[in-house]
Amino acid sequence: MNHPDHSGAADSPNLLVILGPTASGKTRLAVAAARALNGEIISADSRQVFRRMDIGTGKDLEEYGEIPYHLIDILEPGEEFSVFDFQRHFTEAFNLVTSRGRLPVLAGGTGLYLDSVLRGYRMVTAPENPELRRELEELSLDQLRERLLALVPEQHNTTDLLEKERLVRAIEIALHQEGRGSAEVIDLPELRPLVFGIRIEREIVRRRITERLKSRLSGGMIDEVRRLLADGVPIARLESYGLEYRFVSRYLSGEMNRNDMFQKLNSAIHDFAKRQDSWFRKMEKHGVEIIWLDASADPLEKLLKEWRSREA
RNA sequence: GCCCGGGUAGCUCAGUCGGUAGAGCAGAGGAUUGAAAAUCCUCGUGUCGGCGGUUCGAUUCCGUCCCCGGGCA
Repeated sequence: MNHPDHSGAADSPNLLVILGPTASGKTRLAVAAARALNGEIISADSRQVFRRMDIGTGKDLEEYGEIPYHLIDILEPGEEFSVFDFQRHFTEAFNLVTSRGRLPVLAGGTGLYLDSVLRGYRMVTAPENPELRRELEELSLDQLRERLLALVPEQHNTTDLLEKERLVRAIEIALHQEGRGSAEVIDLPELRPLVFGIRIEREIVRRRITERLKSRLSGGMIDEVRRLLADGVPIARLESYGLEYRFVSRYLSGEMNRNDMFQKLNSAIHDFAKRQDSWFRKMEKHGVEIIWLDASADPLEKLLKEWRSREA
């Protein structure tokens, strides 16, 4: 087999992206595509970065076989990770894979992460500033809001204004950005992405989510959460990982019974799938071209055909 | 067969002392730039079981029929 070298070629794509809602078969498709195109997978999933969070995040590591993957199992549960870290890690992985003459395959369902790379968010490094934090500690929510809005008049992150911790961090970043030039912006590689989205009927996703949840619950997911708690991951942290980790830990703490946990978690995942679709539509509205593949009609075949037609 | 309950939104039910109705859940859409599977916002017309009657007006009162519970024979 004669594998093409993906590092060069002036205008053929240098990044294959596969996105889709949860339970749409992203991993399977990404692995098959990577195998066919001499690729390595870079995950865009905000929770699969954590070790020992396997069942709840649906890592399915056994599906990868010999295909190398990146950005999975890189942190301990409870460690900090954000879009900023994602961009950095993505850039590193992209450069590494490319330098090996292989094709980076970005696959995942975290809309913010995908968007940050595909639309090139400019993110500045901003270390913690203990002095500033001490000062801000004294202020009320309203005062913090006022302070942030003065720094960033067209507040981009509308979800940052409700919590003290987020407000403080946002002010820290804004001040830091003000102080320095653009020298510390993450240097995203030059991307020529070809983006595929898996399209699947909502009702079918819902059914698949429910089935999958049942088998995860009986397949050790509850023990997985129990172990994380026993390892000292704070319950507030599990709460922030959402869905499986949130609802199962509430169940374990006696806050809800098993049936409520199942029902509520199930619909929360259904809702999540919907929000993922919102992200993808938004990306399209903002100019990201997505080629949609019908999940039930051999998506790999169409993907490869499209890919090869654009290779120089 | 008789006696009691019920029959209202996809589901569970509330309500209208007669002026055509509203919650929860489910569902849909949106926002989203340092925790993002997080966080936040918006969206409720349905022969009120069928048919008659009373009434200016019935989902509401009356009659009758049908269906679902439960009880008695």
